Amino acid sequence: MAQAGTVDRILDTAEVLFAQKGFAETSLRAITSKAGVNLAAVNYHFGSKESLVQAVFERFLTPFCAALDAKLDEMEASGVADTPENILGIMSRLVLGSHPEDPQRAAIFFRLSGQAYSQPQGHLREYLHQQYGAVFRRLQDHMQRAVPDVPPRELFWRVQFSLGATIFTLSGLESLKDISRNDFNMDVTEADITQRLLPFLVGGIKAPVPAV
Amino acid sequence: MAQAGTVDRILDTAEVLFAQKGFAETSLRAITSKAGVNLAAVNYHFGSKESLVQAVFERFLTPFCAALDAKLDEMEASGVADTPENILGIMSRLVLGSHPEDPQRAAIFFRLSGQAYSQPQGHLREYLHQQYGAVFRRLQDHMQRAVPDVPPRELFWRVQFSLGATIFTLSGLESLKDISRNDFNMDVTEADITQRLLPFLVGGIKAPVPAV
DNA sequence: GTATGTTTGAAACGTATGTTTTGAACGATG
DNA sequence: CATCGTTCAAAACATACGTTTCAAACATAC
Repeated sequence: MAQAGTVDRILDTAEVLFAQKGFAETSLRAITSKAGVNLAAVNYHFGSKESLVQAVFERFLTPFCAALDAKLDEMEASGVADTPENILGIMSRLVLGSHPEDPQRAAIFFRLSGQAYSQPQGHLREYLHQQYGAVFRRLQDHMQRAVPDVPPRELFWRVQFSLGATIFTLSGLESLKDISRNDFNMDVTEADITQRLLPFLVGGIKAPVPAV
Repeated sequence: MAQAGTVDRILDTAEVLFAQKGFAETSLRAITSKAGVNLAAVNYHFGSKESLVQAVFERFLTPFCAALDAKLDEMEASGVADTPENILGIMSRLVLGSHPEDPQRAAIFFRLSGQAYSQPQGHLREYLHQQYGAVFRRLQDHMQRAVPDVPPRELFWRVQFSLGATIFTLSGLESLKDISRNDFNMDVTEADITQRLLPFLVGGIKAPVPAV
């Protein structure tokens, strides 16, 4: 990343700043000055700030979803049974291991996702769902086979709940780290959290469906 | 709310707009013009925009936490057993029933909470934790008594996960409603979600703790 | 009724933002 | 070498923002 092209320098910097401060709170000047490029470069290469936001997400999610697709192929080919543990394990290993050279990258990923999801008017959320909905549905299908007793529409919501617990927790990890350090004298890492998260999610997804 | 004082008109309007569009994306001019008050009124009555944000949260959370405290008193007095179902039930009834005259109010509550939590630098998050941490700890103590087999530090995270699943889902309910309508031809309400959410959270909180 | 403290109204201030413009520098192509 | 499309740099542009100012309106107490 030392002397990458202007476009990549912008994306690298924007990614970090967006995750740190949010979209609206990050000015193009902050990005370009930190990236060492001219202010006009953003509008020249991306057209607008909003397009830059989308570009940041695409650069993140496209390889991630491709890797997830590959892992699911692999899983189907190897004939491993669909269980919540397996499916969620694939996801967590993918997130935590996708950039081993840069452990902070996973944190950025979640903070960005949290930003996108909490973005109120939600145009980014819809864009992501439309762009990457296929992988999401595939994941959901596998999960359905893992817990056939849970009705599909019930499972849809449980997957959403899982997404929420994950993104929400890991996107606000900085504050939570402090709290847990104060209240429990306990230092935690992303890997610790996911290790604790998995049983929670499995328990929730497998929970008995209450009679209507 | 027809002819309330300036302060309340500002709070009412800011609350809705903050929930709809976020803090940074909502200008004081948007608030004051929609509220029918002068632009300077915000700085006059609240000092700054940031103080207005805090005031909006205080008006929301102070009565809510007081009500929650009262419900917990009531629960302790009546000698009802501490179970995850009971504790979460109290919370959900409190949220959904706190403003029966205005059902949208619960949605606003969650969207605001989501905004506060996903606020990157998290100064609001810390403020809320510091301001209302006591009630939170009390809730956590009850939950601990409900699931004594879960170690406290493990439970801390499970409560966070639960918070995440709840706030995340209900704060982005608009988009999710559309998706669920398209994919499942299913209309949902806040009450539907909480009804589905409770078993999920209970399952997660009661999940077996994996051996280290 | 006058005086005092509080609230409102309209306008302006200073600043930061996203975007556009204009030309120069560069690199490949003919 | 000239030319053309691409990239970069500096400056300016227009606008929107939070905040401040100051006088008018208002209410309240003496």
